[in-house]
Amino acid sequence: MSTLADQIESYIKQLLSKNEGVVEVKRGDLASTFMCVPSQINYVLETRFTTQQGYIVESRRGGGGYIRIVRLSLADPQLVNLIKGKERRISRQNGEFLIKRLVEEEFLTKREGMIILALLDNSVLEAEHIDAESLRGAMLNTLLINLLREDFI
Amino acid sequence: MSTLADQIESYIKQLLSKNEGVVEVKRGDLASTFMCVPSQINYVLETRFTTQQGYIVESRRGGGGYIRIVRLSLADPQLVNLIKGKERRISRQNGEFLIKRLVEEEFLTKREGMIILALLDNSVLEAEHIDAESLRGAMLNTLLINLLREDFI
DNA sequence: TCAATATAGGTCAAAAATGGTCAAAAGGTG
DNA sequence: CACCTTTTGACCATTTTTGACCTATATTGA
Repeated sequence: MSTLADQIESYIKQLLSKNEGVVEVKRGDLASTFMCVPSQINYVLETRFTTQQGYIVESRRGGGGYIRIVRLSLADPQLVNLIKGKERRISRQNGEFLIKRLVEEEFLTKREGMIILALLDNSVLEAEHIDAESLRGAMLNTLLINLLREDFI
Repeated sequence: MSTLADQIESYIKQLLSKNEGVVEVKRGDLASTFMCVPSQINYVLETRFTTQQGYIVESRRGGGGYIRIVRLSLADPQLVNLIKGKERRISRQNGEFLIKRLVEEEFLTKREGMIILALLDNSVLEAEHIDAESLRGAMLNTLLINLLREDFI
């Protein structure tokens, strides 16, 4: 029950785990492995390995070309800023990306992630004349500050 | 006599029983099974699987799309009553009481409680032009309903 | 050296695969 | 008949898959 894109995504994430967060592949090889067109690989990278999701993708064309995918470490204090962007505002999708990532990195349990998403994702946030993105940004900001406190259990 | 809608309803409920309260189907497949138009499925979901009736329905479009129906667990009358009794609008203090209570009753861990409070107590909620109490009430409502999901880990 | 060729990866838009919405038509019921 | 529920279908939105065409880099051989 998962699309090809999902399979490729988890394959890459598996490789990342095995290789301390850095993976270098040939687009063509990967496409062959999954018996798909090469541009499918780009689709996966564009939808699942964006900066907002905490990854850096670099590549080179020509002979000896490659695609390198780097998972930013959460220890890298830049990550949260990267995901949040310079803005204080945060879209629903980016909020979701951030929480999912924190779960993947085991900063939050799956349950905690679900709880946070339930609170943030509320369509009520979208309703009325409130600036949902600012609110979400502020809430996540407070949450992160709290989570990072030494004494936060 | 039972309408087509009734038959689809009981079919889904049967699946839910067989699958511990979670079912994922393709709308098109289900429609084929019952030889009806796909929108008939939506009709059934809208009239028989609402939150009020104890279900959550999630879906995704596009390739690999699906409809997921999750049954809420009404097994715990204490939690159910808490939800029923909850006010629509919730003050900051009452929100705090509610969360503390849920922690004491062990519906939530202490950490989960702290996370929720960090999100709810945020002074941003009190910003102008926002009906903080309604927002808090709505957020808590969504949270509590999610706590009832049978697939809530 | 340098042009030709081979070997990569990139872009973009169309097609395919799903599900959603809404209103009209059809069917029941008091 | 008046009213409510169910059934249908035309049209819309989202996500994934595919392919034709484009660009960049390395290698080769005059």
